[in-house]
Amino acid sequence: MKISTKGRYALRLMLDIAMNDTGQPVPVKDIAGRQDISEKYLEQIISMLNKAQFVKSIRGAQGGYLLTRTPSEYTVGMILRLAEGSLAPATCIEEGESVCERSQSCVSAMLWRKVNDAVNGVIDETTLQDLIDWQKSKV
Amino acid sequence: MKISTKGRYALRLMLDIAMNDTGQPVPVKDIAGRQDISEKYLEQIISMLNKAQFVKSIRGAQGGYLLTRTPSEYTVGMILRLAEGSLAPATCIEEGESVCERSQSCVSAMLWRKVNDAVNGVIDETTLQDLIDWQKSKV
DNA sequence: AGGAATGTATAGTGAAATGGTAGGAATTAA
DNA sequence: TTAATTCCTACCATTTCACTATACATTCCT
Repeated sequence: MKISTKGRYALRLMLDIAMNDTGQPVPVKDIAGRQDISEKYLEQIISMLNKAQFVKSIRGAQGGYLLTRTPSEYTVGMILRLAEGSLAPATCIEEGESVCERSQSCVSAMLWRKVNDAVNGVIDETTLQDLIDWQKSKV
Repeated sequence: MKISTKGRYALRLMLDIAMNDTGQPVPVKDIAGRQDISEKYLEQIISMLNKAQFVKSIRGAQGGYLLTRTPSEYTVGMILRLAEGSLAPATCIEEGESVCERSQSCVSAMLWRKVNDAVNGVIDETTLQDLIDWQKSKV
């Protein structure tokens, strides 16, 4: 039931860019330094966020990345699902999946749906801006 | 974020024994047949449940397994945690783990705690008996 | 007594996912 | 032109997953 580093790093990455936004592009190197994550690995993760247009890139010297939207427009769920794929606890309740023919009457599936709803309730209601606010109220 | 077959099978197994309880021990073979799961793999899983005394075994011919308690005394959380270990979405919020020194002020950790609470809210409040009741009201 | 039906224990295995590293080409500001 | 940066692809070691296999121990039934 773990969220992998890919998802967790993607979230920290987005949060880092959001909190270090000065209008100038934020280079991966800086993020890697602050977050203590391998630069090369972060490159792969941010390239995914770039392709999904969650960030935009500025190439060349003095380049880096910027968010494409305001922090309140990203839910945590959007970011995690992009990095991790579906977060459903079992494949049988995933959209489009109907491998299990007894899915409708299956009480296990009922349980997984409840778990899924509970998780979504948190991650789809929490935005990057919320994380920023939490952070600020902590210091 | 998936729950592995080990956890899912453990749950189906317990539910199967509970629903096929006639007072006589239920053999693994029967469960494997009904649930369409490899007998050998189920053996490994049930042996874990046996060691934890969630079931008791009767050896030899006419042997099998029986629950040690009534279905309402098992929460889904107990079973899943035994099979899967911790269900926390990140290791940094697990009991006893404090690898991450900034854990207290870390907003990611705050988020993982909320997700964790949401999941626990479901699995620790649902018992085997609830699953049986759901099943019965479905047919 | 003997054999079939069961549980017990441990080791092996192929495929996939995880969590990275490495190298270098392309682009651009200074 | 050079240094800083993104972009792209390949590679790799380790772990986890989901079983399979093998051998053995125990007990019931006839």
